[in-house]
Amino acid sequence: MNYWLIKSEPSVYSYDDLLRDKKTFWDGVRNYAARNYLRAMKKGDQAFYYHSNEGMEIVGIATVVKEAYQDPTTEDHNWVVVDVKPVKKLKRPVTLQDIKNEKSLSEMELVKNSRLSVQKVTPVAWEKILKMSE
DNA sequence: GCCAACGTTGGC
DNA sequence: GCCAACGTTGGC
Repeated sequence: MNYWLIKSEPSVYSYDDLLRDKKTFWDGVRNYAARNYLRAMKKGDQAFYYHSNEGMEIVGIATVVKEAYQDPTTEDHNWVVVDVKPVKKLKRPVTLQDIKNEKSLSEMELVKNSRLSVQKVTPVAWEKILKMSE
């Protein structure tokens, strides 16, 4: 199983929106690196749900329920989406600042390449952030 | 709202 | 195939 981090601006689609909808397809990825990650996602993989711009924090966990398929919002075959559903909201959101303050997480793509909208998270970082959310 | 960082595009 | 110009993202 792999771990990921997916970003969304809460004003566009927040974690609460996902909780309300129960499931969504993750669209809007128009970056090749992020696209490749989407394609690598397997059913059952888990992903941190990160709010960019507003909040700037990981607020919840989502899981992949359907692997990459053609993005229904475009004819362009370069782009794919995955279906995700919520797992649970974190007890305490983990902010970007928290992550930056944590030395062992300084290698995260979230810190190093803040613009990438889909990122891979190592199992070690995953556990660490879970702990920080308690 | 600004601007740094990054990715993409297109002229050569 | 290089690289300058441009557009977009996202932290501050």
